[in-house]
Amino acid sequence: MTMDLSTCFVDTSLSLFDLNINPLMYSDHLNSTVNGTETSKMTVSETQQANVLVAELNKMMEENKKLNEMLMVMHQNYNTLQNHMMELISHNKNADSNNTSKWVQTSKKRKHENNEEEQHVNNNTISGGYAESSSSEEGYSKQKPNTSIEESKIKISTVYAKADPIDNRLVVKDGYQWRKYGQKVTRDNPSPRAYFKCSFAPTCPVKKKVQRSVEDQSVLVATYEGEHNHPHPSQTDAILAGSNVRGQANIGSVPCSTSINSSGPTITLDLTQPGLSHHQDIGAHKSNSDEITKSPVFHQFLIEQMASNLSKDPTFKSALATAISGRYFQQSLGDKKF
DNA sequence: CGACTTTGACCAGCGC
DNA sequence: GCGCTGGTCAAAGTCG
Repeated sequence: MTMDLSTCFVDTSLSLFDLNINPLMYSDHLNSTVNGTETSKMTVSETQQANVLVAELNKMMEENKKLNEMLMVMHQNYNTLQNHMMELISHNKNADSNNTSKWVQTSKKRKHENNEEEQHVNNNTISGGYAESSSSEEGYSKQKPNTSIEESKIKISTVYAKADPIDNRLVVKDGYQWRKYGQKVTRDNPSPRAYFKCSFAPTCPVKKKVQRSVEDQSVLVATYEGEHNHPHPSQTDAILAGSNVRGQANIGSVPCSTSINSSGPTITLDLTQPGLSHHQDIGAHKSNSDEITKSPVFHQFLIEQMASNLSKDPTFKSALATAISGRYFQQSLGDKKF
């Protein structure tokens, strides 16, 4: 997939022109009003008022300049974040293509198991402490072999996780809740194999086997069987938490948060959310994130968030008020001329 | 007291 | 049919 940065670019520039203010014209007009022929007709108090207005204009210009700088910083942060996301996606893409060759056939049939172990050893390399392979096994069922199409499509995936060799617990933290229902010492591995069932949902059919690697005791091999029929626990938490959190917004499925800090307002794409981070479905999410950033909803969201943050900024409010009053002042002066 | 873990017993598939 | 093995069950134990 390709992430077209240009399509994600949101023009946040806020020039004086956008505010319907022409500072030069406005300034010239004021200068001519103060210094020109009309000066002789002005009273002292009017001159003072004009000076105050000029000072306010300068202040407004400075604030507009600051606003532009803030928007520049925001835009830079946005681009930096996008580049970072691109790097992560391309990295995962490479890892994904490597893992494609790691999809293995597993079976409870013992005659196939040796092959499975060999494939694991030969094909899977542990990088970064975490790797995964998976497959949809055909004809997998101990009790009723080749009798059910559904059973034949049970998804098998293998996850490798780094673990402390001293730590005897066969625990692979994946966010789900597991209940251990058995432990066995297998023939070809001195380390015991632990059997887990997903306990988050009573009807969830997913099982997990965890065993230390024969070659490297510091590596835990977790084999998942089946697919969860419920959302990820952390995802459920996020749903329960809702979008009432101040300073955060969740329009549709766009995982974003916004904030204003000393360096200016920033918009944060929360890539840590499970929906976007789970590497197992990274392929789907890559296209999702692409669609999200290209979607009009996303652009609308960004615009709304920027507007929201700017409206919360008292500096911006005062600048806007000054600009509007200046506009009216300019218009009224023009009306007097004609 | 409920949830979870431990562990020995049991079951079923496979090879001989 | 028998033994071996992996997978599952369930009672007992443990923990918060």
